[in-house]
Amino acid sequence: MARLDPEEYAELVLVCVEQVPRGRVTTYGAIAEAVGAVLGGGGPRQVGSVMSAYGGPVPWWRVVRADGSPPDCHDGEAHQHHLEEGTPLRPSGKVDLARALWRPTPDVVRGGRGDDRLG
DNA sequence: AATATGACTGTCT
DNA sequence: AAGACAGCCATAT
Repeated sequence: MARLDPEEYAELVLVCVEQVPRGRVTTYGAIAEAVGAVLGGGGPRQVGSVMSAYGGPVPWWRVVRADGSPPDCHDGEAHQHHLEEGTPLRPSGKVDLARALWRPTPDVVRGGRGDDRLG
C-alpha cells in the first residue's frame, strides 16, 4: 500500500492550517512534521504542493517559510492579512517567528478530520 | 528506471 | 541582506 494517500495528506495539511490561531503563523516544515508524525512521511515540499492544489479555501497566509517570509507566489496579499490580524511583523517586513510561530500538534491533526468520532 | 518540477530548508559566499 | 547550491520527499512524464 502507498505510504501516503494524497487525499489524507492534503486533508491533514489543510486541517493544520485551519487550526492556526488568528494573528499567528506556522511554517511548512512544522506542518510537515505534524502530518508526518501521523502518516509517517512527507516534507515541506509536499505541504507546499498540497497548498498549491487545495490551499485556496484555507487561511494560507498563516503559513510562511522557515525564515518568516510569505510564500513566493503571493506577497502583498499575505502582508495585508497579517496587518489585519495583528500578526507580529518584523521591521524587515517578514513575520516575527519568535512571537508569531505556532506549532501544530499531532493530536490536533489526528482529531481534526471532517468526521468526528465520539463527539 | 531516469529526469524534471515544486506555495521548502539549510549552508556558504 | 541577497543570491547560489545542495539536500530532501513525492509526483508526473
